[in-house]
Amino acid sequence: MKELKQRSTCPISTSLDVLGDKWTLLILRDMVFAGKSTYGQFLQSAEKIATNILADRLAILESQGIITKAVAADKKSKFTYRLTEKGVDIVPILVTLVLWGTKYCPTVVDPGLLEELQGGKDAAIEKYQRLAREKQ
Amino acid sequence: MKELKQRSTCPISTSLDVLGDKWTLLILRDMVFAGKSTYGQFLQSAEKIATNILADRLAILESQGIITKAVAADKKSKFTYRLTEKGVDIVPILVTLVLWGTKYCPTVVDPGLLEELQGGKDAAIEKYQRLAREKQ
DNA sequence: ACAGTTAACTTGCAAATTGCAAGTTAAAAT
DNA sequence: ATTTTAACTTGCAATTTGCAAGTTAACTGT
Repeated sequence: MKELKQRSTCPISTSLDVLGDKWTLLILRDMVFAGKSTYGQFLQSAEKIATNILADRLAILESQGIITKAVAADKKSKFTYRLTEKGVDIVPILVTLVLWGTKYCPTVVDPGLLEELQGGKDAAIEKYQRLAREKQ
Repeated sequence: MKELKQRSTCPISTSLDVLGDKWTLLILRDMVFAGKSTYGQFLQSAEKIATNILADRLAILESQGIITKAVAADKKSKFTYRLTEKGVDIVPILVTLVLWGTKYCPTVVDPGLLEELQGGKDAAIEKYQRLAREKQ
């Protein structure tokens, strides 16, 4: 029941009310580009998110209808997080951030993603959106 | 001389090291869509950014080469902030955020921007990029 | 020339958020 | 029956944010 306050009616401001921090989009990145889906997998990423922050952000993302939480197929004590359609529609934001980051900052892009981006931005967006939908 | 620490070599993470907060992209929004360019104009926006936060973010944006600061044409005590090419390349991120926000959240879009978006995402991006470049 | 105003910050401090380490709980594996 | 795995929760110090007030320099009007 995490509810956020809306600072204004501006769509950019309202988007940032949910996504505007250093961690939320990294969790979604892990889901979209690395196919991650569990709490433990998110903890393993290079940026080393703290456990309390991760739990907090997952709860917000779920309450905002961006991801769903379900018991995993193999274990009852394990949960699987997946993107909703609202979450799949964040893929364009992620791809746009990749393009800006690679153009202006010293970064290392995953070879697979780099190859996808050769085929153009829109093609890459569609590919990762389709991939995320298939995992539903 | 604000220097940020880079959490990883991932382009999304590195982009968020600079842009990942609730205020930075709102300042850029004001420059791109409202044509704002001064400290006083940024303070007037609906979200009511605090003066110290605004000064801090402007300094970071300048040190990161996203905006430039110059004495205004009319007054010596007034400064004009403008986008660099690195800043102009943030327009796609802003437009993508507008599209997601309008699709999934209760927001009100500026009529002018809405009209531009009718012509397609890419056309809107190009228009606002051109507009920002012209102000140089 | 002087007094008030405008513009851009800066400072101090309380409140909120983040980050780290350790602890808890339940289910699964050994 | 004991250990391990997975997902959190808790406590607390450190950092960041938000608010109000203060400062500085340049302009504006009289």
